[in-house]
Formats: sequence, structure tokens, C-alpha cells
Amino acid sequence: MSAYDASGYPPFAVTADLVVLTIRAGVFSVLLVRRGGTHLPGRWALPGGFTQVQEDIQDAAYRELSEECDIGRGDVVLEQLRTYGAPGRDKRMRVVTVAWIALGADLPEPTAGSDAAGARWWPVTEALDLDLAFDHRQILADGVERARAKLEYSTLAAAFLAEEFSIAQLRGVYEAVWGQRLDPSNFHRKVRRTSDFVVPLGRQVQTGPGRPARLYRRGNVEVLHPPIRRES
Amino acid sequence: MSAYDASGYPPFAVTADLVVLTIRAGVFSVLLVRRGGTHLPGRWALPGGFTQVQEDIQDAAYRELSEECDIGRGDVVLEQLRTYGAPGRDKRMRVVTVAWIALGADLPEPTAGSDAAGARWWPVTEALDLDLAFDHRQILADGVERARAKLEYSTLAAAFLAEEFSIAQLRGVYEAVWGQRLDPSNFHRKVRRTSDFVVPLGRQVQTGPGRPARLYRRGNVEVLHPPIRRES
DNA sequence: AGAATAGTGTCTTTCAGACATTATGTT
DNA sequence: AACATAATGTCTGAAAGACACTATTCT
Repeated sequence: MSAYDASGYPPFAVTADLVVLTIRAGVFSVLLVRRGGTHLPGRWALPGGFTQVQEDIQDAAYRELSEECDIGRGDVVLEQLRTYGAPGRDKRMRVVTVAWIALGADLPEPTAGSDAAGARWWPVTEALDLDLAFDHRQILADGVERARAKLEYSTLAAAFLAEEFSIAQLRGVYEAVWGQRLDPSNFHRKVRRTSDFVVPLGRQVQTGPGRPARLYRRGNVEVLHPPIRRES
Repeated sequence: MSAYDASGYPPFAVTADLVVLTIRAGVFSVLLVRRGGTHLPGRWALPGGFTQVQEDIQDAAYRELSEECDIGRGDVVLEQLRTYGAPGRDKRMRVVTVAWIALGADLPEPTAGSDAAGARWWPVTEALDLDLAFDHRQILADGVERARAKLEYSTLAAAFLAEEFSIAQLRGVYEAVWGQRLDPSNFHRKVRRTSDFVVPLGRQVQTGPGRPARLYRRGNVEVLHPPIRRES
């Protein structure tokens, strides 16, 4: 590769930016970092950074997750969102960023990376109103909408939960992400009748008052036919 | 921008590759170009090329459409597919490509660009079996699946038709893209009952034997609630 | 007249939404 | 006992699939 004359094409920087989503105490939340350094210091932004020359773009996303968020590969479901490459989106140079969404359960409090002056979880509704750096407000909005849409026609909601969960917890994911109440009995029937959406484990768990809930794990189905709809 | 020290980040080439889809004589078709030059000459590939330094990535896609395919902005619906950036996907250098799907009606026979030794429309089913250059086989497969999926829950099918069309022609789009017969009467009812999917023009057209078909134009709805499903 | 295509109507099944009812725990 | 939550059952309306039937043209 180094033998090839690189002068024949315009050079770009390629970055990976991450919309890291989880549910904390029933609140749909996103991880933001406060920028350090000299450019846009103090502004909140999505975690991310430069892709290395020999690095797969998805590996770059996983590496930034690890370095900036202390989150491992097994802790999240990572999915490419889209690529943002308007010429002026970074004033310093021409940067094209590949954005990803990362969904996880019980994600830890972040440890600020070397480039970031701080990091914390924000409720998504609040984060959408922030004046984020670069075009990160748009990326965040797109990522949130992608997550909301995918709950409709996929079984992705389980990515927000630990290995074992109850159907009420699964419903809680939908309610947190959509900001909307769902009928418990209809939701229960819908999930159980969708073949291999969840697999019963035969055990129960008691969280508060009321009948104990049965535990399930994810099934192998990834597409919901028919979907669960928003906005009744 | 030129004042910034570019040595601090790894340089990438960014390209735009296009999955250009249309329906020709009832056959779901994709535009491929035969590579010229010195690298992989003679291999079929998706049309595309380098993004310029001052150019928006979507503008690059439109420019390649114009240069390599002689297709204007108004002739297609362009949508970002995803970005492919494995380190070894181009042996010459590190290239990240932003892939797009372009859907159009009655697209013209291609005029080969300067880089291409030839260009032609291929039936999608045949193109999927070709040994395309780079990772274009995967990009093509992803683009075709995206188009097929979007017909289900969006009104995108009309992008394959001219301004005025009959419901039978719209059904023909679904049948060509999905490779599957649909019941004419149920399809007709479904389309007409979806508010503002199509707008009647009050005129008719006679194509062959049989009752003349009423003409419609696209409505303003973009999302189908509920969707039209594949695989009965 | 017969064939071909466009469009409407009907019946059945499936499933979502609303909500009543039962089951099983806590306080 | 009162309450809270989980899970099941019932009723109704919307909509899809199958298909009969009508409408309008061409050969």
C-alpha cells in the first residue's frame, strides 16, 4: 500500500462517532463527552475519534467505545447508522465520519478518555436540546430515531436488557425508548405469540409487590412479523 | 483548511459507489460498468469515483451519476446505503466508500465515462451472480435488499415510475423488485385505502386489451401504515 | 362473442386494542 | 385483608388473503 502514489487522490480524515444508548432507571439515555483540547473546548459531543490506517471502520468504533466509554464488544449491539460528510462540518479539515449506534444494558458510568474533559449519561430528551459540537445534534437525532424505528420491526429491544429479563422489563424498554405507555396484557400476548422472540427459562423473579414475573432470554428471531406499532 | 497541519491524522481516500436501480421492460435491473485502466481491467463494477476535497459526499454521488451514467438529479431518488471500509477492500490504498442507492424510471442507456470501458444494464438476479470488483457484490446485495425492504413500509415504489402511472404499473414494480406475484384486486384495494399514497388524476390510459386503467400521481405520504408484506 | 385487463364486493382469518378476570406475591 | 403486579381470556374492529363478480376495452 505504501508503494502506491497517494498524491493522486484527495486526502480525508475518517472518524467514528458513536450514539451510545442505554436505559438507566427507566430513562432512555445517551452518553456524551465534554470536549477538551483546543477546538470547541467545553462543548458536549458524541464520543468518537479517528480511524487508523490499518483499522476496519467497525473496529475503530469498538476501539473508541473501549477507550472513551470503557465498554467492551460483548456489552453492546453495534450497528452502522450513516455517514456524514458535509465539507464544513469540521472547520479544521475535511472529516468524514461514520456514525454508529451502540445499544447496551446496564452500561457503566463512563471514564473520561484522554481527549475528553468529562463524560456522563444524559436523558435523550434533554440531550436532543443541547447545542452539541459539529453536526452531532443531527447525528444524535438520527440515531435516536433509528433506535425507535427498529424496536417496531425487530427484536432489538432485548439489546437493552441483561441476559435474563421479564416481559414487563421488555415492555419497559419500549416505553422508555418511545416515551409512551403500552398495554401490559396486549404486549405480553404479542411477545409470547411471536415465535422465538423470547425463550422461557422456567424461573421467576420477584422485584416488588405483585405476582412474580417469569424470566426469559432472547430467542433467535431478529425480525418481527408483524411489527409492534408506535402511536396508538 | 490548508493552514491546518494534515500530518496529524491518517489520510484516506473517500469514494462514492452507486447501486443504480430501475425497471426495464418489467425486469428489475442494475447499472454496472466495466473497468478500464490498469487495476482490475475488464471486471464489472458499480459506477462510482473519488469524492473531491470541497465536495459534499452526496454531491459526489450525484456527480458520478451524471458523469458515468448520464443521469440527472431530477431523474432519481438517491438514498445513502451504508459505508464500506475494510482495510483490504482496495489493494492499492486505503479507500472508504460511501454507497448509495439510486432509483429511477425509464433511465437511459448508459454512456461510458472516461474511466469505464463500457456500461450496461443487468437484470439484478444475474448481476448478483457476477464476480464484481472489490466488495461490490456485497454492496449490490445490500442495496437490492434495501430497495426490497423499503417497498414494504414506504411509498418508494413510485420512484420507479414516471410522473403518471396506473395502479397496475405500481403493482408491476412490486412484482419486479420482489420477484413475486401479487393479487391484483387486493393490491388495488390496499393502495387506494392508504390515504394519499396515490392521487387520482381523473384520466385513463389504454395500453393493450382490457379495461383502460385510471392514472394517478404520487401522493405526499412516504410511510406505509400498515406495510405491504412480502412472501405470502 | 371471446379474451384480457381494471376495478369492486364478499367471506374468512388473523391480529391489534380495550378491558375484564384470574393468579400470586407483598405489606 | 388490601393492594400491586403478572398473566390469561374475551370481545370488537381493522385489515389481509382468497376469490367471485362486474366493467370496459380489443381482436
